[in-house]
Amino acid sequence: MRYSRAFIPTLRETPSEAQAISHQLMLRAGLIRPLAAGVYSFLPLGWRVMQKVMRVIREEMDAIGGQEFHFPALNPVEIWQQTGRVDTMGDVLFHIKNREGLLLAPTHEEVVAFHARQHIKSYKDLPQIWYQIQPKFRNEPRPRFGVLRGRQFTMKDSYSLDATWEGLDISYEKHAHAYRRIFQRCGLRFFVVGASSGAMGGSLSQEFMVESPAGEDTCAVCSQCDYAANAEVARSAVDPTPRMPDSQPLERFPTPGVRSIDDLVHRFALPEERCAKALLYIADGRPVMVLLRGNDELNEVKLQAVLGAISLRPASPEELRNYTGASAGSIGPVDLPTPMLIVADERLRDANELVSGANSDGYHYRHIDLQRDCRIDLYADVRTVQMGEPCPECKAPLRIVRAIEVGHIFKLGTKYSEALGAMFLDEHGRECPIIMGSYGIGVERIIAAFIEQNHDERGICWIPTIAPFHVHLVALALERDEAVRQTADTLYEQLGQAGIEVLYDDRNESAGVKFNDADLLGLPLQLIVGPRTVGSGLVEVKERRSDRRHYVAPEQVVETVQRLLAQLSEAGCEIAS
RNA sequence: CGGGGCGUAGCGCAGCCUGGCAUAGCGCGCCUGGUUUGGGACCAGGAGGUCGUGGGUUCAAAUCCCACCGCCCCGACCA
Repeated sequence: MRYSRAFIPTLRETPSEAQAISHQLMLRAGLIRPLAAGVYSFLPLGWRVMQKVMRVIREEMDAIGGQEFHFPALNPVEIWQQTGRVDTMGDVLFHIKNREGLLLAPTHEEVVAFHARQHIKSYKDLPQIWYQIQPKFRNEPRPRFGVLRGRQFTMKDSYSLDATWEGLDISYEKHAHAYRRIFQRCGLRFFVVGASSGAMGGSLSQEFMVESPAGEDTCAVCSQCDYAANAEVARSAVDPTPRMPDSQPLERFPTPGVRSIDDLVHRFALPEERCAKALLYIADGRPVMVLLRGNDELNEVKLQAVLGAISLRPASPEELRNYTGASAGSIGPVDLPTPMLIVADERLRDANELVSGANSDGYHYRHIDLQRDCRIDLYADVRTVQMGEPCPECKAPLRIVRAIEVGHIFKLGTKYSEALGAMFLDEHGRECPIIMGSYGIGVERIIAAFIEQNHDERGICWIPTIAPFHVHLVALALERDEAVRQTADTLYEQLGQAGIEVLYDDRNESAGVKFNDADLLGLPLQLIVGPRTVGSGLVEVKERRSDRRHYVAPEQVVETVQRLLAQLSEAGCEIAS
């Protein structure tokens, strides 16, 4: 491609709306342009990257026996009602206004189950892996960070259909393997975490995460072993609260003005680990008290999972007063005026000699014994893991990092097949629901995550696998130096014939402009042809990432470029693994 | 949805507080001509704007007021 004919609108300045580095660079390098909030056009350069990434995905999906489909984005509302997701997904679903009964699909479990119901009749038809790469529509309340969270985005979604749970395990493992290869080949440094299945339902799910400050997920990652988990499910080996040999008699004492555990600790010289913080939540309309140690933080996702609640929110100040008779800071598990479920964090299991609110403003109890003085309905891990806490596997300190979710794999089970009646006959002639898994990759997120991890102050640093072109041919002063023009034209021709994708900067621009654009676009190799080098019978090959430069005769360029691209491709895999 | 901010040329911004000085400026980019050319050149000339939209106040509105729309940020939410 000749740059002079190409539509590559680079920006010298960073657009003010862009916060994340990847967003800034995708705009500046002319990969994308915004069209509306959370909606982006891919320009030719960006679309080339998309296609390269999709090619990798197709190759790996095909390698595990996946068959590519193309499902419509327009879906009948009916099938979504049958699985209940019109309600559970709520506002996230885009509904069509001027045509009753259609919506824009945010994912395709329903459609897959629908077609499976039509044609999968026997265990002999199974297993199947169906996939597609297609736009998805989600009415995100707040799109963010460019293509990292958009209202329309491209997803590779695949669905496994199996006759047995063992079969599901195999399909799931195949996907885990394919995903590892995909992200590796795309040059991502990633880790895999156990995750919450959320409203998708199902038994097991794992997320493929790329560590980045632009990430919207928080993960606990072990600094030594390979333990990693989404904060929604992460554990740590923190000390439990030891039970004292004797429980002193329960004692109510005045604590005027105390609003927090810190107040208690400082004004009454109490050890933090003996303070029990009580929180009041409303789960599906009913009050639940949560007891945590000291300044431990509640993890609402964990609590919701433990309770199996559809909705969960903190109680309002009025509710707090109505249910406990006190305001925040003075509530506790002892002497609750309203009977309610009490959930205590595992860390407080059977503890005694605790201090907690007395459900009366300005008063607390001390010497609380959870076995003697109140009824704990449930002990569960509901706390948020903090930076530096010991790993549950190896006790090394955990790091808490932000991460971008680039892939998510779910063992769904029979939720969707049962709802839509996708049944088959097993070898005993029994009718059984198809066992499903679903597996997603955010294609744009791969690109954004890659840029987050592979850039410097000058621009992007692509690897050959997903670079929009392989080589940036920079010809300097070609308008007035015929030797340069001829050398560059010839090299462009030869490289093209060798199957190497070249972006040929044949513009009549100054050297500085060309170099800066080349570094911004970040193609893996730059081939610099200028009067200086051509005069001495050489051309310069520059590796973008390392800035390493090689000077070779024009006849050796094709071979040199091929060798360096191969090296860089391998290096890309090493970076990733 | 709650809180905050912004909307002036393709991009980045100033002007608004305290209305008139105004034919709405500046830098970058763009067009023409010339000089330049190994890290974002220089000179000269030029094009480009319903100041987000609608309403109101006023002799007079980019500027003050109201409503709406759009965008960004923090939070809530996020299969």
